[in-house]
Amino acid sequence: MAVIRNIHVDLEHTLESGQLFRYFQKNNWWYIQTGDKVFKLRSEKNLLHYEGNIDEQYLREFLRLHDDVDAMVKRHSTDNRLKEAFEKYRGLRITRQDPWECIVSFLCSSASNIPKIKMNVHHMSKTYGKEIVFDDMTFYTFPKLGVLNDMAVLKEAKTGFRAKYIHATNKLLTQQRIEEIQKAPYEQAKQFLMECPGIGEKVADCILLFGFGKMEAFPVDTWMHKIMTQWYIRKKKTPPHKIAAYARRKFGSDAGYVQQYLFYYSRKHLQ
DNA sequence: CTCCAGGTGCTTG
DNA sequence: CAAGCACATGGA
Repeated sequence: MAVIRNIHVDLEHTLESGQLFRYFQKNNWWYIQTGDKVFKLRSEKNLLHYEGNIDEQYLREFLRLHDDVDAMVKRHSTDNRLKEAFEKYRGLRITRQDPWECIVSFLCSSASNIPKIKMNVHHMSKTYGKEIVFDDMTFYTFPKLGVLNDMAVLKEAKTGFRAKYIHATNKLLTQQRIEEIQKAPYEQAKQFLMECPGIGEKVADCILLFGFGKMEAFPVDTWMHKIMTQWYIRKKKTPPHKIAAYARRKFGSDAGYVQQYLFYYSRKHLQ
């Protein structure tokens, strides 16, 4: 077992805030999977314990420990409601996940819910993934790009009308294209992603934020729409892309974090 | 049984 | 442009 010192992370807020879908809690540990990684984390005071097929550098990138969240909170200290969300969920981190798993996960997300998305990605992993035994439990890696090419299996995973999107995106994308998206600036990366069927503006923003580390992404779903039209924009019928554009102007490269804290706050406190 | 869920794509005014 | 609707499916 290994440890990172002098860092405060709230794993519950981080994992339960709808960023990723393969994790569970057991014996005071949070078990997490993304791509072909399997590891467990435990946070106590300012220590972060970890174990699995990762090293410290990977974990620092996964939890984006290089981001100065305290400085970001200070930048918005005059925004009382935002300040409340930041304080309430201190320690919530944006995660940096496997891009392809992130793409498929959020392709599954449209008009769905978190428990069901979990079920979808678990099923795909169990069908196609490589087995890994860790702590006497069996885990499965996420199927690599190109593998999800059987409509029948995608249907079995209960992805419903999203099956055709996963199938087509799996066929369209290449590893090279994924690297191009990584290198491209936010706007162009978003355009590239939206060439894939099933990836609209909201899903693209989730993928850019959690899979590619583009921090100005600001996904606007029903919950974000609710809180943004309640707190910042009067007009209830403002379309999602206008809310997202407003937020990127207002929050800049903090937009991604602001979104995640507001999303979590909205789900916990708004109707 | 009806309604909704981290939307998207397509068709109409 | 904006508005309406189908799309699968599990859970409340």
